[in-house]
Amino acid sequence: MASDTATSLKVERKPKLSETVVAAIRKQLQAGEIQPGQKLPTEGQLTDTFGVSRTVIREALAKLAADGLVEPRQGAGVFVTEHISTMFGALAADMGSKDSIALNVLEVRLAIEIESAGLAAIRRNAAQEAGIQEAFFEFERLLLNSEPTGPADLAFHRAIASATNNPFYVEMLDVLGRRAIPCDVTSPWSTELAQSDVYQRGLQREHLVILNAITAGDAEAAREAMRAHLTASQQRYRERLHARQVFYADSVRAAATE
Amino acid sequence: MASDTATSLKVERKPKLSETVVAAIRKQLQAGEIQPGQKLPTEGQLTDTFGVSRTVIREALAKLAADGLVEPRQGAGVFVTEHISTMFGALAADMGSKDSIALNVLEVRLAIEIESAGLAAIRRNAAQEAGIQEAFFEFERLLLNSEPTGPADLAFHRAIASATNNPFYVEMLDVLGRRAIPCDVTSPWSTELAQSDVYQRGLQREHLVILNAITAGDAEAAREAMRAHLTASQQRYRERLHARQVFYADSVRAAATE
DNA sequence: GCGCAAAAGTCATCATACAAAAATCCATTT
DNA sequence: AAATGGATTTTTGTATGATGACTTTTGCGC
Repeated sequence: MASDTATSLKVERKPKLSETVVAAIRKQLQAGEIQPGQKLPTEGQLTDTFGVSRTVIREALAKLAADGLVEPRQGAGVFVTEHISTMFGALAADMGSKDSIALNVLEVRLAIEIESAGLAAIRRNAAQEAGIQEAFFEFERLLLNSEPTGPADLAFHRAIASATNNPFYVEMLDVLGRRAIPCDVTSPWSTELAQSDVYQRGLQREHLVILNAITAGDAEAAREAMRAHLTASQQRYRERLHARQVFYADSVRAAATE
Repeated sequence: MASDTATSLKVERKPKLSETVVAAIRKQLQAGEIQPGQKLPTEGQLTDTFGVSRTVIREALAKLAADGLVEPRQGAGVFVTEHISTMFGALAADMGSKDSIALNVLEVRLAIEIESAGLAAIRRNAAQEAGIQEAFFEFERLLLNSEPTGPADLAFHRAIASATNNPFYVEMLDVLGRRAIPCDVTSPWSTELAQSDVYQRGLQREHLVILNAITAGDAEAAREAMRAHLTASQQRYRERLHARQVFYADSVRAAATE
C-alpha cells in the first residue's frame, strides 16, 4: 500500500512517446523557433517529422495546450500563445552575467523555490515524489563516484518545481537557473573549492532535509528547509566571490613585487 | 490589449467534448466519490457511461493527469493521486484554460510577493518605508472618497517590492501583474461585488498588518501577513470566477427559454 | 500450500475514416 | 474591377477497430 515508494531506488518510468514529443516541441518554443501568434506545423506534418502516429501528436499538443503554451483552433491550426514567452523573454533579456545581478537573480529564485517546495509537499503525486527521490540518489551516486554533480543538483530542484503541478514554476526556474546557477556547475572560477567533497556533502545533507519534509507532506517544514538551503547557497556564493577578489588582489601584489 | 473579449458577451467557446468529461470527472473526484489511490473505471467503461469515443476519454484522462489529479499506469489502470490539493482541483474545476493559467501566474506572484515582504522588512530604508506608508494612506483616502482603489493597491505592492532593493522583484511584479491582477483593477467582470466597500475595507485591514510588520522590521511576520493577504485574494478570485460561471449559465438558460 | 505459467484485463500506440470548422479559391454579380 | 457568395480544400475534432506491452489474476501442477 504505502510501502510502494519505500524500496524503489530506481523508478525507471516508461517515457511515454507523447512526453518526448512534448519535450522536443517545448525546446523549440523556448528557443523561439516559432514566434508567438504563429502557427505550428499541422498534425500531419508533425507525425511525419517525429515518426509517430497522430494519436501521440495530439496527446502532446493537448498537454502543451494544458500548459498554456499553444492554443488549437479547429479548422485553422495550432498557434503559439502570445504572452508566455514574451514574459520570459523580457526577463531573460536584460540580465547579463554580472555578479551583482547574479546575486539578485538568485534571490528571486529563492522566492520561487521556497514556495514551490511548500506546494510540492502538498500537491505531489507518487510519480513526482519518486522523481525527486531519483534525483536525490543520482546526486548521491555521482558524489560517490567523484563525478560532477551539477546536473543532478539542478534536476533535484527541477523535480521539486515540477511537483507543484504549476507549469510556471518550472518554466521560471529554467529561465532563472540558466543564468545564475548558485551551486557549482561550470563557473570558470569555482573549480577547486566548490567541488570539494565536504562542500557537496553539505549540499546533499540540506537536500535530505528538504526531501524528508516533502515526503512527509509538511509544507511549512519544506519551505523552511528550502530557505535554509538557498540562503546557505547564497552565502557560499558570496564567499566564493570574495575568495576570487582576494585571489586577484594577491596576484596583483605578487606581480608588483616580482 | 486584453479587451478583445470585452465586447463579446456571449461565450464563443466551443466546449470540447473532452473538457466536458474532464469537468464531470473532476466533480466526482472533488466529491470524493473515488478515494485517493483507488482505480478509476476503465477507459472502456467510461466510454459507455459518457457516451463518447475512447479518443475523448483518453484526452480527458491525459488532461487530468497533466494537472496531477490522476496517474495512469499501463496495464493496471488509472488511479487517483494520493495527495491531491482539494483547493487546486476545485478552482480549476470548471473554467477555461485561460483562467486556469491566470491562477497559476497568480500563484507565482504569490511566491514573489511573500519573499519581497520579508526582505522589505529587513532592508527598507526610511524613504522606502515612507513610500509604502504613502501608498497605504492613499488607498485609505480613495476609499473614503469612494474612488477606485485599484492603482493604489498596485502601488502599495509595488512599493514593497521596491523596498527590497532588488530591482528584479519589482520588475517581476510588473511583468506578472500585467497579466493577472488579482485584486480588482479593470477586469471587465468584476464591476459590482468586488468593488464593494466592505471588500476594500478587508483589503486595507490586511494591508495594515503587512505594513505594521514591515515597519517593525519583523521579516517573518511580514511574510506571514503577505501570505495571508494573497491567499485570501486567491480565494476571492476563485469566488469571482465561480460567480461569473453562474452568471453565464443563467444567461444561457435565459436565452434558451426566451 | 507454493511456485509458475497461462489467461484475462488494461493502458499505449497505430491506422483509418468521417464530421466540423476555418481558410482558400473561384465564379457570379454588381 | 471590386465585392459578394458559395464550393473546395485544409485542418482539427471525434469515432472505431486492431495490435502490442504491461499488470494483475487465475488456474494448474507439484
